[in-house]
Amino acid sequence: MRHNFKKIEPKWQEKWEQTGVFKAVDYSDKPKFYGLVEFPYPSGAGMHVGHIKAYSSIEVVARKRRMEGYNVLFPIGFDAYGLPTENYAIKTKTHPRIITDRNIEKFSNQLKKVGFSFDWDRVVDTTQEDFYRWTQWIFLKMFDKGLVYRDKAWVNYCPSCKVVLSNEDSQGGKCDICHSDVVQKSKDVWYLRITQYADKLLEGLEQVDYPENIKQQQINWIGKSTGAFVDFSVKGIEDKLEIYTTRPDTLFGVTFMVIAPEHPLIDKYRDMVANMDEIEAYRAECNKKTEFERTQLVKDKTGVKIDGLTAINPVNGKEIPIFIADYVMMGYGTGAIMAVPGHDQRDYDFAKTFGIDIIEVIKGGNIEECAYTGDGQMVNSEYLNGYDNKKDSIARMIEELEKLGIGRAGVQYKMKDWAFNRQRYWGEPIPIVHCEYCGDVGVPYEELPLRLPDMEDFEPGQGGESPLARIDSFVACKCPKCGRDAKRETDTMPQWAGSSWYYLRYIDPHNDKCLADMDKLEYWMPVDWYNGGMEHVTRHMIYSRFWHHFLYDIGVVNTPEPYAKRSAQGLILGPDGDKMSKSKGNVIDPLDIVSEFGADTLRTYVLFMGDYGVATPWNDSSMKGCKRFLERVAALTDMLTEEEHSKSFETKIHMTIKKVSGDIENMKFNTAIATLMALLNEIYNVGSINKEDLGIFLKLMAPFAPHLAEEMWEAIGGEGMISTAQWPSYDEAKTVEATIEIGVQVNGKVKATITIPRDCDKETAIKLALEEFRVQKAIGDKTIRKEIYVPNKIVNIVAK
RNA sequence: GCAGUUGUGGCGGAAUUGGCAUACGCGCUAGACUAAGGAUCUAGUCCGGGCUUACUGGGUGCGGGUUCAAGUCCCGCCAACUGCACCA
Repeated sequence: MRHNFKKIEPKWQEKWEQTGVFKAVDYSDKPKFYGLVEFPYPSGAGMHVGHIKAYSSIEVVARKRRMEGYNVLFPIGFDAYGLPTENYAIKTKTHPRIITDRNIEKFSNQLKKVGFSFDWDRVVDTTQEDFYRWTQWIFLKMFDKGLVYRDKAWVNYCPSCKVVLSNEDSQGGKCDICHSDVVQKSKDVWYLRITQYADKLLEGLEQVDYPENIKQQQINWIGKSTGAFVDFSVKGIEDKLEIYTTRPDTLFGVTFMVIAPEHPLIDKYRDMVANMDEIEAYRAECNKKTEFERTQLVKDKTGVKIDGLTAINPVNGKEIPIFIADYVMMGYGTGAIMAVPGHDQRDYDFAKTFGIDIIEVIKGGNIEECAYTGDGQMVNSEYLNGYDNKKDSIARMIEELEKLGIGRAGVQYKMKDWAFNRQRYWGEPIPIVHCEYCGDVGVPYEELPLRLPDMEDFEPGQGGESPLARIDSFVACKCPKCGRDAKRETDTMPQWAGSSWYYLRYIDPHNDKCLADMDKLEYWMPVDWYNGGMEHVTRHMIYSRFWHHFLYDIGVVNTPEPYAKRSAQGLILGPDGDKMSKSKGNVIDPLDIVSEFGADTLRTYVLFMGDYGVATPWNDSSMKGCKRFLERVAALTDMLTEEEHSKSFETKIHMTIKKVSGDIENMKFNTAIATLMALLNEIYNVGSINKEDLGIFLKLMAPFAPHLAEEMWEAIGGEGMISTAQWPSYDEAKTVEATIEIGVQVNGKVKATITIPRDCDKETAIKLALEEFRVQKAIGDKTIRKEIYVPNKIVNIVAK
């Protein structure tokens, strides 16, 4: 047979669709497997090779599971709300609904051409009413439970996209979508209290099977620290200046305080401040700096001493100056710090610049030169003297602070509450009504979905308000509580909303009573294996874990954690080794590969190209090598024999089954394919193969190259489709040859190889080793001191 | 700076977890078949020396160590990648 992919690929794709072999069955008696991939954003550019790689892993596992007798749920959908579509819609003056539908159709066709075994009956689209109805429902539930609040706040604002961004979406001070500089702007912001779930999100990590680096990233993102809040009094005023510190043990070393430039204390007592002009000038300078510049100036500490306000160190009564400096952020802790220059490098740099006292309170370093951040015994600290610093002093100090009523133990998180509203058209309307008398009132559940109104002109408003604000008929409404005239909220939800729970909807995609039926959830959840990109580890995954924990708490899902296991693929780089990008012109279009070399070639290559988790450059020649492999496989139908296989070939078959099966489970797809290639080479060496063995080979290959496997399976008269055939099993005893080759070392250097019966005794092995000419030569007239034999591994002769 | 990961042929990468380093693929070299080869097949390919099929030296980023035996374990460097970052 020739590898006629142009004929066989459409043929089998059609058969799979007609027979519905990939449809998941609710409540089947078989064991279940829920494999999930991150659903795509249906951009106009169509699919990227990165999508192929991201989906191929679970695709292979799902196909293997079906052959192993599992009832498999392997769904796909579209995360279709979002800015790129909206911006494109504005640019082309086409409604985003039209663009979205067009893109989804394009994506669906492309996905089908690659032969992914998705269950197409369960497709979800986050922009459809019957989906976003439940996104709004979850929001309202959170609102009811007090997890939603509105606040005026300085927010990250992208002047180009004209939207408020979450911290996650503005990392490094750049807009995640258009990469322009983010500015701070005062806005009405809807927040979700994700911080209330910080501890649950941390604890949940102990129950799931995520790679260590992913867990670590999430832990860092949540950024929990334990320490203490301490009140410093300020001379002449009532208000206390509250600080947060992780090092209450160093309180006696505090020689000054620093507060954030925008700290409210300054304005409240501006009459007492002698150098307000200087402070205002410094503030103006800070505002000009971009986030990037602020992080660049790590060494040269800048700041201004506040003339007229003096703080008092609560543990020893010493008067200490207060500064403002931009290295203290309003957004973390209390926006004020106690500075311990002896034991914190930033404080040290600052103290040196401004000539402030530096006191040693922990022995072990030389504070003449730099801050000592290590551990040691406490000194100059009255009742703490002699204690070990962290271990004992922290507890002792907190005890003291609590006794005096000037401090308390506390925790802080780097993670902030989730800014949840966008002033954009293409998103889920936030189902809230503003009533003059009742305040913010949730839209009644029975009125959901709150439909996104149709609109001709969906450009963002100039003042940064939502386009929906221009539709009077949408804004005007009655208060659901008191019935008086009220106004609707006009902001929409961020793109992360729909993706925070989409995996639940696959389980029951058409349910109009609830987001998913509990019995079905009980059957399918949790997701057994979720694959996606590293870039979603700290945002999408944390958001969706948060939502899931919430849904668990209100009793609508049956597991606290949504994803039992997570893995991540590495990028496919351009042939030049750089990240693929249109501007560099190094983008590979997967559909070009499908039409020129076939989907099976593409699928096999993206998994063969390297370690699945590591970024690997695309290589055309290497890809053609996979094509050659499939052609050589196709030719096997011309090498059929009636003869029984040899003993040694039988070993190779069993070895291959074991290796391929294990490698797929461990995501070592490259070596799984390499093993199949090696077995193919062996078949060519033998020159023929019988039907039964070829069947095994095809089954092992089927998850990678399913079209060719089906075609050949049919050609050799295999029963049914290979997609539903039984995965081959192996006999452990038959995976090893009766005789094996092992190396013989003399003083640790390999000198020869010998063939020994498997599991033979030491005596025999040593005897055979010593018969070798090269071994004898290497020993020469030296005396043998030791003979080491590790069964089936190695012989080492130690001679002196 | 902190956290995590990784350094192996000309290239992508293997190595059953301490036991024959370089599997598999690409590329390259030679040959075969061809009108032709950017197709296919055969052989070779870690580097060096050598009487080029029973020979020999070196070799997994660098320097030490443990061990009969180290790509793998330990200590100290160097480099790269990813994420976070004046986080108090």
